[in-house]
Amino acid sequence: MAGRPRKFDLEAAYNAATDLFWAQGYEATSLDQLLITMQLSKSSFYQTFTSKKNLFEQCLSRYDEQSVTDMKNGLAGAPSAIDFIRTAFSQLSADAQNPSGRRGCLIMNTVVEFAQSDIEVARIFQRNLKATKKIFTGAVSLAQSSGDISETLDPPIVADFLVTTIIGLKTQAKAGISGKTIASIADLAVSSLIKSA
Amino acid sequence: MAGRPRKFDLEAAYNAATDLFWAQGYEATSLDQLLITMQLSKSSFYQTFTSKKNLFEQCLSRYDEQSVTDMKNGLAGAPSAIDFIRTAFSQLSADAQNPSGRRGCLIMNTVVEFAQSDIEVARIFQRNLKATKKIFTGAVSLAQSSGDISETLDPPIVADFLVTTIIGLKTQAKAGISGKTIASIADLAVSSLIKSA
DNA sequence: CGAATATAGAACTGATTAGTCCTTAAAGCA
DNA sequence: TGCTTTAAGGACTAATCAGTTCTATATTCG
Repeated sequence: MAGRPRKFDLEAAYNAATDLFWAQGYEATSLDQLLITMQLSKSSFYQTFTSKKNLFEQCLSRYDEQSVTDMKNGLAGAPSAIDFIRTAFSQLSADAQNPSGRRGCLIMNTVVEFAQSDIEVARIFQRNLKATKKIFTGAVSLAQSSGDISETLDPPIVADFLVTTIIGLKTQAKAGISGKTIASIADLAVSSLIKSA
Repeated sequence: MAGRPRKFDLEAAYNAATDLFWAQGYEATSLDQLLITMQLSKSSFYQTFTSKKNLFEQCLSRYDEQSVTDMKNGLAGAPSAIDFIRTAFSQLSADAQNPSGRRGCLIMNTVVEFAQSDIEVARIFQRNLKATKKIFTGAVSLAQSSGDISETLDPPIVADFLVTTIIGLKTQAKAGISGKTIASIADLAVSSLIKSA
């Protein structure tokens, strides 16, 4: 049946491609650059991934799934819901200190790059945004149960607000705003929701 | 001395180019598209603007100056500082309802497109961000004087926080989030700072 | 008139783009 | 041994890109 097995690591190839797209965007990443960092010949590339566009969409989907999984695990493994929220923000502050942390979010970057021109991209973004907000909504509800966030606030709205702040901070991190400034903004955003600072 | 005067409207040409860059980004905007929407021959284009890159940088600077001026006027003409802040957010909500309002901010888009690769772009963004935050810092101070925002909060931090929220909302608007959702997020963000809702 | 500048348009360059095709060799399984 | 698949590499296409050069015409001021 089967012929010669694939020699390269598919996972590693996807990760290398994702890193490149993440750092540079879709259009700014040339096929040649991809072949070099993925360590693939043109033949292998097209046989495996069909096209640059197709590879990109798969990278986007993988990134989407990975980030949602990471967040779920982060919430599940946190000491408390409010701790999960705080950690998410302090991670942003830490990320801003090194170049790879200033790449922003791949999906967010893609939305900005393709704006209204690509419906599929908008769809993926909406899906990721929805999943992210769902996780944060759950975290907010939990934090309300344990008395950390006022019961009078509506969890989905608070979740939307938190995600909005995260997006705003990630964008500013791309332009080189300091981790310290990010931390102080995050503190204000979180403390405004907290019962008894 | 002087020869034949310029036939086309320089201002209109800049505006047309800015609109195109704004909607599509720098790389995605081809010279041919620029010539068509600016209604210029290739000769006139290069004689006047030197290069695509140079035109773009001038568009960015003009946009920067214009947006800062608009904000200053907005604050000066507002009934009160808190009113200025509220209006800024309700404008975001209104913008999200039509396509041209979903283009985001040209400078923000450019930062995301060029990430770490272009120092000049990062410089312009930092300058615009600084000017914007300065205006909002002034507005927050005024709002504290008139008793709308708690005196215990630090104006520059609150300004940073407000700008962060605006950036986050503009990004989501690009992906098609509803004006209604934007309004509810904005309400929460502003009301969290307000004395006695 | 003449210098100076602007316009339009066509032809062209050189580089880069994504993607195809083909040949030769390697590696698995039946 | 055959069949199948992968791999590497080179040659090639067709399109697009920004930018240059040239000619011819138009318009202003001195």
